[in-house]
Amino acid sequence: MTKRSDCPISNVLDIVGDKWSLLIIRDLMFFGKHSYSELQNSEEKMATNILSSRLEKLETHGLINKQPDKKDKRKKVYQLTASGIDLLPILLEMILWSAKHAPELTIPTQLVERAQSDKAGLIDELIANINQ
Amino acid sequence: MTKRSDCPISNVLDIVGDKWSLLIIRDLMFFGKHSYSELQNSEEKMATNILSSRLEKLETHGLINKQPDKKDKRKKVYQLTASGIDLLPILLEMILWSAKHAPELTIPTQLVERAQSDKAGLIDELIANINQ
DNA sequence: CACTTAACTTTTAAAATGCAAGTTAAATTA
DNA sequence: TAATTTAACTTGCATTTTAAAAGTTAAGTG
Repeated sequence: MTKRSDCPISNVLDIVGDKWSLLIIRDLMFFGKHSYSELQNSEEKMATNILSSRLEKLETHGLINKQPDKKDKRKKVYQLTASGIDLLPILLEMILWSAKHAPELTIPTQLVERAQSDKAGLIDELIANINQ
Repeated sequence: MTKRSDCPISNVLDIVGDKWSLLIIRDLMFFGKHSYSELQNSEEKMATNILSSRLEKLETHGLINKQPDKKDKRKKVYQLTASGIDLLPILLEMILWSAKHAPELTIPTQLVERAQSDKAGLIDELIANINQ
């Protein structure tokens, strides 16, 4: 999507403002997924052409990078960059919103409590475990 | 959009995961807009049918409410509900992400500094000024 | 060597979006 | 008070995006 305005919110939405991009970021961030097939197998089952185009867009915007897998030459390794990792607070706030306003969802209590009592510490801890 | 999974992030994206919904929320939250025509005149210029369908969806999900304007019977007043207001931390984190990663944008320095040094205080203050 | 896996691309139909114009009720202006 | 303007939409249609399914190519496995 081409830039619509100079608004910082609009700017983020131009990059990840769709139904899928942040789910890819989520999988890379929280679930240790790093390959195309792992991403494709997430619960929401995105179509492979959408996955492909979103990965390309995320890479173009510098949120992820793609490298050949050293062990299996068929594979590519997708990783969050520093700016991709910096989306974590946005995702955390989404989790907190759902924890408060979608009580029918079962969200790990420990995560929510930690996010409420020590957000900065939680973020540091999560970041330390990404891309390993 | 129908529910894709029990993931709290996916849940938020099912409701506001598009290019426009959070801009409507932004305008109601930060710019004191309350009517259809005010929303339509924002910098990003969304089409009126999209605005209409998004307002309907946001109302359906309880993020905004719509009331007749008491002074001008042609008008409707759109307001954030409590759960709509609770999207503020997500928007703030988007602003902070752009402040860090889109330096070509001019984002009010005071807002960014306040968000970094006293996020909770800033949020309280902003909330106090919504829907007035 | 046959089969499977990984990462895509292609095709086609369905859905969403964007643009322009039209509608209705209420307010304003001449 | 008649004509015009404003507000909040809706409608129609062309374009774009998405979804679903099938196909492709290179590489790994039994």
